[in-house]
Amino acid sequence: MSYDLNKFFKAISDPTRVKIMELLKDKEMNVGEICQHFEMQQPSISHHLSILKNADIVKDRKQGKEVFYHLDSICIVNCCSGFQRQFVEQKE
Amino acid sequence: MSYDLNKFFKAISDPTRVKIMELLKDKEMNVGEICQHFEMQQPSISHHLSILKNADIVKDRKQGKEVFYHLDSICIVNCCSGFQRQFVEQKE
DNA sequence: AAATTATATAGATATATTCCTATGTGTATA
DNA sequence: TATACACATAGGAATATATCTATATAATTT
Repeated sequence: MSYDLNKFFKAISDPTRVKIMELLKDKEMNVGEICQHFEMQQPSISHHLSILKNADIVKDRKQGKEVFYHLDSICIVNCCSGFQRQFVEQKE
Repeated sequence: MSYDLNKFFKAISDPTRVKIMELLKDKEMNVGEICQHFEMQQPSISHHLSILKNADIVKDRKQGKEVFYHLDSICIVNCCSGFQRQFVEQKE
């Protein structure tokens, strides 16, 4: 699978979305739980989640009425190290 | 020295600026030379260069009338690998 | 000193982004 | 089946961003 780097970096260049990523670092959370960590309204959080999902940074899983989100660390590693390699020589 | 990750990722989430970075990958270039690789007007390129400079991604060097820009690969490595480490466990 | 050259800054406009409120959709429950 | 709940989508307003043209600045040349 191949990632859209521009989409990835646009996604992570917003503090709210980075904070969501931090929340999802160790455990999955549903939208309501995520919302509790912000002042923002739920639709705004849903919007940020859709941007993260569209950039392949998070995946979701439906369970009844709820939607659980979790980080896809493979995407993060792939995009960050890929971009880095694009500009910097590797030391062997 | 400490980098502003949000500023860094905002800077690299624009295709024009990434293309400028690619041009500066192996050699320094002055503004006029950089402009030749784009359809865009010179002030727009200057604007992009100032964003890259402000994010510490490029450094500049004045020589007479000209300003030469070059990549700061330390910044790139530091920000990319720093962000990655923030979210992904290292394998030892 | 005046003209030229290289780059930066200022101001305007079009588009993109972020947030809100209102409403739609799908699932569970009474 | 009607209602409630969890989340997503739509539409609008405020702000940010990218681009342009015009002009300022600073160094060089005539």
